[in-house]
Amino acid sequence: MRFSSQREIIREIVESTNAHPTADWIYNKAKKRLPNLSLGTVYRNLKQLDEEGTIKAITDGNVSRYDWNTASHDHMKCKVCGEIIDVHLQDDSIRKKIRKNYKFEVDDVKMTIIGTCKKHKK
Amino acid sequence: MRFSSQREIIREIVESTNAHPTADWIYNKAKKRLPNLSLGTVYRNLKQLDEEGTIKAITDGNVSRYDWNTASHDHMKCKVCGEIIDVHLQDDSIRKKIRKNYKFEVDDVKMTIIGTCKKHKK
DNA sequence: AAATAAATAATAACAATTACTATTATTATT
DNA sequence: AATAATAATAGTAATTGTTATTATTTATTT
Repeated sequence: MRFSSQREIIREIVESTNAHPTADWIYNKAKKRLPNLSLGTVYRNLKQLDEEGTIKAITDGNVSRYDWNTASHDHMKCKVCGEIIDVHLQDDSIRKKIRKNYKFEVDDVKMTIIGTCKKHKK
Repeated sequence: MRFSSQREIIREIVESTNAHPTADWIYNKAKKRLPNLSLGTVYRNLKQLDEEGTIKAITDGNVSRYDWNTASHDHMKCKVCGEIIDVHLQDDSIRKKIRKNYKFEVDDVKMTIIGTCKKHKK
């Protein structure tokens, strides 16, 4: 994969936020620096960055979001404001349980907690 | 919500399978019994059934699937064949951990294991 | 500096889902 | 049982998120 300034800027934007942005959000942010950037370019580069392991694509309901944090972690999503908060909840008891009870080879454990964040629970 | 035969048939179809079908799959199945059923009707009724708690909408990548099993459980998804297998992995240690460490009110814990099912791991 | 091929912008195509609207069917009322 | 009220439907159009296409541009190799 060869250098492209578009990809660099897209990566910088993903790495600049904890907000787990969507492709569209990243596109609008990047467009300020690259006025004739194309949304397709954003999608293509996000996919490439995900495939090479630089960022991680996550899925929120039915839209894709992108996370600079590629280390194993989980998410808590507030149903009021939509915010996605990073947490670490998994331990290896889950993988152990699967290994013990099922013939299933685990690649990844995705866990999302749905609820109300501290700003919105009364 | 008043009676509709379309909704009855849609519910029956969801309840007839463990395959976590998509709206489109349900639509094609239901169409054999209701030849001029509309896909919008399927979506509307699936949403209603989900809202009243009769079935549960789950999200698989970027498409919605529907599950008759509304009891708390998790899913293992095979990346080879796409099959989604019901499992029970959660215990209340996760909710306990959140209660202890974060000011976040939990409604639901969604967990999906990505990997290879027994039919496809060599 | 020229050649090669990967990446781009612009646009079209696509898939999943939701919205709109005139008509039909269910339930409540007479 | 007939009528009225209105929820649900079929058919269709619109919307949203994403991927594909293609002529042009740009990074890298020769």
